[in-house]
Amino acid sequence: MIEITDTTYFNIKDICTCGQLFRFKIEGDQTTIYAGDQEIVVKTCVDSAQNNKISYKIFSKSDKFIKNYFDLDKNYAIIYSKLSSEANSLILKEALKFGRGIRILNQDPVEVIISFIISQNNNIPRIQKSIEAMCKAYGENKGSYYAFPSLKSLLNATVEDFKQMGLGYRAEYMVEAVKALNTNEFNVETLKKLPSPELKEKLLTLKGVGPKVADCIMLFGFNRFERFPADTWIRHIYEEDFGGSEKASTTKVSEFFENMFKELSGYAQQYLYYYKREKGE
DNA sequence: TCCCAGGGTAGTC
DNA sequence: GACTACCATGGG
Repeated sequence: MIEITDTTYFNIKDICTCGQLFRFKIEGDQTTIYAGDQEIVVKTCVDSAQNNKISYKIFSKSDKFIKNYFDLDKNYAIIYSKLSSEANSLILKEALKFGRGIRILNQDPVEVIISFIISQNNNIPRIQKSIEAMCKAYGENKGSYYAFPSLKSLLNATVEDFKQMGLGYRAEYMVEAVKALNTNEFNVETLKKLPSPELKEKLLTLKGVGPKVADCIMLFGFNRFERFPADTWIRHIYEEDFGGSEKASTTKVSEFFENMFKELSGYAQQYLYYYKREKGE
């Protein structure tokens, strides 16, 4: 068990709902996250004797796993203050205030790839439903939950199987992608060592992975924080808050923000995305 | 009924 | 490179 007493840059709702993660449930003061074949339980504690100070108790297979998953050794005070001092737009200032508790998780790369192939032109509740159906059908039964399916087990699924899980036209992409991911070409340890441009090029060869999904995979699965995924919400920000053109390509929108935020692009993207989607402004 | 969602593919020019 | 039709499906 790990206890988080300084919650300046740790808020479990922010972490779960900022768009990086699909397998979680928030039930009152207890949040459960499923990551790979693990279950992580986060209990929110409120100390009424100390001005309702909030702390968290986190339970999972090991403290080491928890530490790595939540990236607890990363100093968010530095990231946050750098972005704050560089914030030349009103929306970024508001977004930083709104999503202060966001942390980018260390997720399993393959789980991120599979999940974000489903995410294209889709809404989050439906994405979650499809992923849960896949886990139930092809993931190991762990008693109270199902593990995320292994790449080998997913080889058993047909286009029709995936369609039944609500993947729609993405079912065909998934069958192709799973096949490719099972080859040596996509050995994860090798991918981790690739420079970002090469990694992106490789990811783009997967069926159903375009520039936006590739950037999400790189940011959430491979710690490439210089990436700024441009989805529809980021497009809204680009057009409404930065005067960008609606005709700009996804790559162009990403590059616009990546030039602005450099090695902190991924963090900035999360604050902005979360704020825009939650506030709808 | 139309519009939208953490968009991408394939075809055309 | 840019533009376009098309792709399932549930929610507002």
